[in-house]
Amino acid sequence: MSDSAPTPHVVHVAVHTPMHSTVGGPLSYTHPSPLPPGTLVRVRLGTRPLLGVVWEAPQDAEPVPAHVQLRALDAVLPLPPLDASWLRLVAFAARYYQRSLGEIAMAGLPPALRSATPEQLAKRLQPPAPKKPPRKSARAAAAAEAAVEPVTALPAPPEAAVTLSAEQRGVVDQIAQHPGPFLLYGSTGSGKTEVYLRVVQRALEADPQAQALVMVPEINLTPQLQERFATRFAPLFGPQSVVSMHSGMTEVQRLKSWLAAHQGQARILLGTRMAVFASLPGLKVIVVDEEHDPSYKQEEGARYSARDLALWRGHASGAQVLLGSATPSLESWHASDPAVGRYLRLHMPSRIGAGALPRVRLVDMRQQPKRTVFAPPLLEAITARVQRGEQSLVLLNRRGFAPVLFCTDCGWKSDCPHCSAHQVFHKGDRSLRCHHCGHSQRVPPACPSCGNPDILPLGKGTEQLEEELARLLRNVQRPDGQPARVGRIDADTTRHKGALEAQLAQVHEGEIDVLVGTQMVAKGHDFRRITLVAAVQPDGALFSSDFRAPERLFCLLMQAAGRAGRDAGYVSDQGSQPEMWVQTAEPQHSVFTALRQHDYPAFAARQLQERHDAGMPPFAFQTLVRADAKTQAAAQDFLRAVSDAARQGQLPHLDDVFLYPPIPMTVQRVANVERAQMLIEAADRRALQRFLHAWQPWLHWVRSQPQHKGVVRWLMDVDPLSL
DNA sequence: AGCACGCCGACT
DNA sequence: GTCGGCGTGCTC
Repeated sequence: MSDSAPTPHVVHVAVHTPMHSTVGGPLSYTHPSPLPPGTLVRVRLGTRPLLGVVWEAPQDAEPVPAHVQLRALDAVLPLPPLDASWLRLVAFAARYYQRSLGEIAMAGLPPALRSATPEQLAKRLQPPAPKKPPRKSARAAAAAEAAVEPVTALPAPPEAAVTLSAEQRGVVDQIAQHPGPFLLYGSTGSGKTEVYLRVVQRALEADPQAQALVMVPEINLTPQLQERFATRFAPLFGPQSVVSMHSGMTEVQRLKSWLAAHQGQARILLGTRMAVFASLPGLKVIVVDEEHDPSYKQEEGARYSARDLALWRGHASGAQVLLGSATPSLESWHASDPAVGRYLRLHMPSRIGAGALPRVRLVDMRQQPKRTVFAPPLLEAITARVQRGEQSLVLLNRRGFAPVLFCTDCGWKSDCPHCSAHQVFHKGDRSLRCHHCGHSQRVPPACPSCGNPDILPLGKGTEQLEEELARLLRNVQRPDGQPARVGRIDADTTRHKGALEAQLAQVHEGEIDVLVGTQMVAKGHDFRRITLVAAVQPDGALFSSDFRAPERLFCLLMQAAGRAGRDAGYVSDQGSQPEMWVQTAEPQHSVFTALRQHDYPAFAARQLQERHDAGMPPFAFQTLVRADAKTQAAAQDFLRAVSDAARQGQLPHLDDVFLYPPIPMTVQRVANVERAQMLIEAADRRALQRFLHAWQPWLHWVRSQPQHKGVVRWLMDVDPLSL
């Protein structure tokens, strides 16, 4: 500070710095006047400009080192400050997931705020409301809608077009009478969305300031939902009342949605997991659709669970939380067990207008010749459907043509030079691609090791399945005399913007008879004319070391089964029964026996019993500590050193947690970095949290020791979804 | 995490 | 002769 102005105020600012750095906490800046917590500001850190959020002075903060000269804030953004409940949410999430405040805060703010100038922001804001603070005034908010472009102009829906079934009405009534949280357990096609709409509508009509947050797991699911919510609510609450938020939107669109929510103009926010951190001052209802979906867990950067945070946020801000699923996570199923009673379980068993659940047919692959891809009865069933003009869906969770190329002479395999993983063979562009680091090269004409020109694909991916099916069905004709058409949808065919929509439209128009796809197809859309779904190689999940693999497989198969025969009218016209086919060498496995009965509760009960007996989640709580280093030894040495530090440092709750020894990660090396991890487990969540909190400084300390120079970074994954 | 500063190999 | 590789160290 060069001038002799009165002593400026010190403000604490959360900026995007990582926990493991020496600047992990809020940083101190000066400003001529005090600023309330939640104020958005721009600061400089070193040479670069950053967006920051003013925070209260942290109680346990180490004082700023004496040699640091405080700098002044660059700018204060002309926006209402984030409210106390948002600040509490961010503080909780940062503490719980062991991340810096700024990292979590930035996950909830639109990136465009970083670069928008005050003038640009002012333009995007509502016209100045001279009399009252804008957020207090519904009139001003309404007037401001003119400043935002309309999303879609929609005709009013026919009044009372939708009547609730008795089942739906019962559920809606229960939600009206209880505080929640709720687990809405309803099979595919039971009309859960209509329940969401009613619950949201009731809350918004009861209070003109009320807002609702509706979350879906995947970007591709938001347009459908946006359409449905906008059609219903634009006539009731205005054309700008429904906005979306997900990573597929442009920065400007996201900024618009965020501002509309922050200022209370948007009444309903639809979005993916990032939306859980949106600023919603009037939040009264949170819906988490498909709550079991692993996409709610962010798996890099700030590793938070949007579903779990939704529950915390609802509790902390007095908003009702409604989780919905046809195959709930075992965590939620357990929490809604009447004997546990943390959530209220609501059941909707009927499939409204969706026809019967498909018949499940298991093919025992032990009875088939080795290397059989399509068992003859399955192929016959698909053929018959093509000939009747019906569609089939074939699921395989492996992209590419083959997971690896292999030399029959010397045993060479197409390993990635930077990772401990195979490069996948993509026949379409004749490339070998590493799905971990992205390294890509052309397929060599002969074995790079011995020169043998016979290098063979090993195993099958979606690309090969598509090719083989086309060959197997080449003489099969549709009712119109055209040859059978086979198509494929996976991450490779949908890389370009709009490609997924275009391909889905093709399927809907009946241009494709047999669709091959990864699980992205099993989620997404309704396919009205699909009467057969087949999982051709699901067994991998049964032998996985990941204890959640059977749960995920069951969900996927149930979801896929729900795709078959949703259009009851279509199915009955043709007189063909929808079927779900599963090819497996373990037909007696409980995953499949439960699937056959469409019996989620039986499957869940059995899994929960196993988890209970083995002391696994939801009966235990876990955290992974991961270290990345130049060598595997350095990564493991670091993890051993921090374990020793925990034991010698007499950390609180040391006796309540179990520290497993470090092990290499399944994919040990990615992009030339070696990775190791260590599992921490405890029967009590609070004990684990307190332990981790006390441990954190020790990880910093060990990392700073010269013998651990080789460690590139360490991180924690609280409540990991895969081990 | 960025980003600068700093000290050693193949290009206009 | 410079462009640029990424190793160390600092940022309120």
